[in-house]
Amino acid sequence: MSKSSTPRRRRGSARPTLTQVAEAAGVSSITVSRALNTPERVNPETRRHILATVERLGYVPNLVAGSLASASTRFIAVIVPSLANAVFIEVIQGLQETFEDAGYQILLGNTDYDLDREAQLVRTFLGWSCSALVTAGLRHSSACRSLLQQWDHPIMEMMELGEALDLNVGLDHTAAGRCMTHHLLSRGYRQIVYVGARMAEDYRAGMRYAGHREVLEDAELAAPLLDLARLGSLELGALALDQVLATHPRADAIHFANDDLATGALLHAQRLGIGVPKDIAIAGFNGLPLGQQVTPRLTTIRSPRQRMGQLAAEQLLARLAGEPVTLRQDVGFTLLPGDSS
Amino acid sequence: MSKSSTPRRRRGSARPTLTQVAEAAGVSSITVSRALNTPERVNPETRRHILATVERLGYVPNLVAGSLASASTRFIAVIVPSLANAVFIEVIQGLQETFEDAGYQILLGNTDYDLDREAQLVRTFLGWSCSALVTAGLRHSSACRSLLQQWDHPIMEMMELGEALDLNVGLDHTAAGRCMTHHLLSRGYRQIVYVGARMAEDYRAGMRYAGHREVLEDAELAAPLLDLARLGSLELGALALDQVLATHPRADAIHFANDDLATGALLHAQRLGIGVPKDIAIAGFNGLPLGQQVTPRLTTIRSPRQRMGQLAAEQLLARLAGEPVTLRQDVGFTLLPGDSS
DNA sequence: AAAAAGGATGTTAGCGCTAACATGACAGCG
DNA sequence: CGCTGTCATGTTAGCGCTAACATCCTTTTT
Repeated sequence: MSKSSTPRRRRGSARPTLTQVAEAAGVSSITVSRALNTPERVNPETRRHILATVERLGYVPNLVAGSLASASTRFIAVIVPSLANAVFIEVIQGLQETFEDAGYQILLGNTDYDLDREAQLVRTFLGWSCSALVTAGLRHSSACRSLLQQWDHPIMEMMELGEALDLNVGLDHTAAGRCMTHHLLSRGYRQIVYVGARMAEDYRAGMRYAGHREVLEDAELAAPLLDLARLGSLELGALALDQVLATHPRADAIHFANDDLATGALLHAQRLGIGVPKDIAIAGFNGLPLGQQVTPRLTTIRSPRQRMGQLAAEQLLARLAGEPVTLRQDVGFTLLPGDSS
Repeated sequence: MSKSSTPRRRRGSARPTLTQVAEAAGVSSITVSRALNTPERVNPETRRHILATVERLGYVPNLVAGSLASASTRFIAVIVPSLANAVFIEVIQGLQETFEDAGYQILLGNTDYDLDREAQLVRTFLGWSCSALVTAGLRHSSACRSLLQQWDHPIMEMMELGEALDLNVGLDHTAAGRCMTHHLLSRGYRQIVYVGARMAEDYRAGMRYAGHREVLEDAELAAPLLDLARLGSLELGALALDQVLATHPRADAIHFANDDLATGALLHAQRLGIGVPKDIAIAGFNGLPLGQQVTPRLTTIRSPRQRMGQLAAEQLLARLAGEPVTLRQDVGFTLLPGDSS
């Protein structure tokens, strides 16, 4: 009949809690909390004693509990469309370095170029009360967009420039496309095929194509397009070269959507004994180290990827610190004329 | 004099809570919780009504609170030494795919080959009550080791095989080193230089060197070593070739610690007009696509990286589901004899 | 010497959710 | 017709921590 003999216990983990540390140290729990989080607000002697007790008990703070109480997780959500692309890896590296030094933890999400998946990831990340969110690109599903609009934390949209929700760091892909095609025209090429991969999803490649086409139309030239159904890679670049040779025998240049494809084609041309740029010129985009090591050196456009990640992180940290920030930042690009064009 | 007129409010965020959804739907909060987490335990009609209310209010569950209450986060901590190396990226991809499908979120940590940083990351990740932890390698600082030993969740140590704390998926790097050097000997090379990068930290490259040296010592040959001070890359491989040619003019083969270095050297040889393998043979390790696209095709050893990540994730999921698992799993490796040796 | 200011520590009340137990309604059954 | 079982829902009590306010004591100021 006893009601309260066993007062309903939860399965507490074996790990010591703040309160236990406080008891062992003979202080109140808030003092332990302060000793760990704002040490300057605790008497040095008390602090030493508390830290020794923490050490002795092997106390590891429960960050979940702390986050709930303080309504803040030092998480930064980072959403990218792919991990298979070196570009995003370098951006992540730039973000990670800067954020880790500032004591933030990155939550990585991969959409695989699917906007619904992005919305799903955003939901999850909002649920974790992230301090800020970084995402690649300005295009989102409407569900995703409305979630983000209601959110009251900094948002950074990266890679491209335009109408952003909040902060924006990137470059002008249409201009990059124009730039490369101007270059190819100046070298005398006239039959230029543009080759992309999954361009409906990798729409930034599509923007570069738009710039490319614009320039060719101004010159009253055709702008044939080959859009491959798989994700860009070296192997796919080789395949693309075969396909272009078969379908556009008179092509004198190929403008690839990225360096992976371009380098794949270049190496394949080497295997086939096709002269680059004598028989056909090849150009890429990104400025990956690989393209600069092959012979002939790849003509490409360098995008400051790691810098973009760093800058994004710095802007967000400034915003989180309440400092004023530039909303839109153009990181630009550089034409790297190689020997493949 | 009124004490309770303003009963001490916390800054609640504007977002609706479970309780508010429950009130709006006219049920208790636990019913809303169940409708979202274990829908089959709620009457279909009630559930529909609750989900509509959730939608209407734009409710996003606070996962931090849920995790505190349930003492579980569905986080998987993943610790790698570097993001600059394609190998770890592929492993992460393998992990991510499998875990994301199972509803887990990856917490990524980068040690930059620093064991103290690893220990620090482990502390943080334990603080987040991760469901499991994955780390690259079997070597840890003693602080890290003791933290992990006390931890009562699954731990996966990847990449190499040996005395593990818990689960272990990887391959035998010493054997891989032996395998490649056997191959080079069988092709007739006798003056083989081994080239690694930061081998004190990338000690798995050191293990491959150990296997390499073992084989050469059995054949009563010298095993000269060049250990570069920077992280492996294509550029560094080119530099390494120069250095080997200068310091070991009689070398007839170079056994590189990885494909990046090897391919960099191979492409550089091409620029210098040095014949591969006529003047000098080149071998790598990893089996990256790049090495298979260059001419001559790179002789290398393929490690099943993505598979390793997948397998690690599968083993951990099985363990988390309480199923029995194999503690140590050898994923093996395959010699890919190319035309560079 | 009283008032004001500041430093160190404590008390209290949650943060938003879920585990564990409790309740009530109804079906099946000998 | 009471017993047991099952389903749907509710009540209660935290999870482990920190924000906000309170207290006490020491210094500084005038």
